[in-house]
Amino acid sequence: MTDKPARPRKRDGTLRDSLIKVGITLLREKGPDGLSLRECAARAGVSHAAPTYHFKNLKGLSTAIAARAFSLFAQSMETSIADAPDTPRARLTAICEGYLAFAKAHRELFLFMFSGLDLDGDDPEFETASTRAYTILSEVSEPFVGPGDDPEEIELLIWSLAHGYSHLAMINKKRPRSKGNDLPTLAKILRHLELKPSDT
Amino acid sequence: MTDKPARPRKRDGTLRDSLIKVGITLLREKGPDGLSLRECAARAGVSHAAPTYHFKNLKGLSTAIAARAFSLFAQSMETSIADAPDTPRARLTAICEGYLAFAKAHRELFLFMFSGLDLDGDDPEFETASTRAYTILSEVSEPFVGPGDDPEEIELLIWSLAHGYSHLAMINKKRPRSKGNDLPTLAKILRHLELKPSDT
DNA sequence: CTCGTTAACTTGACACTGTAAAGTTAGCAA
DNA sequence: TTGCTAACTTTACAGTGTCAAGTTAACGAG
Repeated sequence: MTDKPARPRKRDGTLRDSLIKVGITLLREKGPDGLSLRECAARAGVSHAAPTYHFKNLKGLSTAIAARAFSLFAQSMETSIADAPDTPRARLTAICEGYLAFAKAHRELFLFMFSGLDLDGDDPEFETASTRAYTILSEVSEPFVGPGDDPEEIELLIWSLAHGYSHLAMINKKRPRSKGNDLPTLAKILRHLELKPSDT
Repeated sequence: MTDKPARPRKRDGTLRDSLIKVGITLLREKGPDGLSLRECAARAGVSHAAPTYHFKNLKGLSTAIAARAFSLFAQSMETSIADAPDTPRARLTAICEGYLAFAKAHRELFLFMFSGLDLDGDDPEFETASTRAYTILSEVSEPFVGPGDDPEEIELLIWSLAHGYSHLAMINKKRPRSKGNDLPTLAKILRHLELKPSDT
């Protein structure tokens, strides 16, 4: 998949992007250790060293993939918000659901971007994508910040809860859970939060 | 470090344990991708294939390390609880602090055990260690479960918050944060939880 | 139309990795 | 002493990241 010409690619300027896509599918297929410059190259139909021209490092490719992941991540939260009623509380649960939805839809990618392996934090694409995600969270939590409150406290509360729930859900593939025995939903858990305005 | 005899080791039955320890220091030194069967072997002073006798796989070694990590993790929460006043709320904040304390003290190990790379979930050591950790959480959150409540809902709320906060803290080594500008503390965030009994 | 330059690769090499198979050796029971 | 088995070692092979050097396509200048 994802090889458009089937003919030997000739400097059409799409290789970098193809490599990222191939890398993502590779990650999805073979897990966090399945990413490899050489196999990306092979699947993209180029020589084994071609990726190093575009990314220099495995770290470079990893960073590019993480950037793409953060972009999808932000996008997931944005569409969740767009579909929600325009009340603070509804928007709050919406981004949390968007957070979780992304994790479920792209488990390997989610684990990868939050795996703590060292990426090039100075990469501009990565920077803007992750900042975008954080900005969404910050805006949504803003109405819950009281007059004397530290905004970061509220942000971190919400972020921690959404992240913790999603991350734990992705890690525990175990635990049998026969039907009618599902994990408590994120929406239920969110109800325990004591937050300021219009809790509808 | 961690090589006791300096003489060539001769079937003294301690190799397996040494390899786990070396593996952990390797993880700490070189990050999540720094773990390698061959370097573990080299540092333990044995041939490169010796580890596969004890662990069979890299996955086997990884599982053994994760098991050790979960054991330390449970231990951290247990000592935190032991030092806390015997009220439900105090015990609650205690395990959360224990959770975070472990993450801070063993960042690489913490990220490793929650990295989502596939381990041998059927390994008995791993099973008991992780179950032990979960049991602690379950017991501490039990007093907050009301008569009609789902216990798992409360457990998951607390677990998510503690995990999310700790995990995010380990991942964001960035963000400048000059002094007086620290992240809100976990204790502050925990105050926003609306939970049943004696909130002292 | 040719020339030179440069971006976008390819080729080749090296050290390192996991893993499997076969060989060796230490210690112990009979 | 013999024989058996646990705990290794040796050898081998395919796959990996990374570097250095070679090649080729495209394109603007002359």
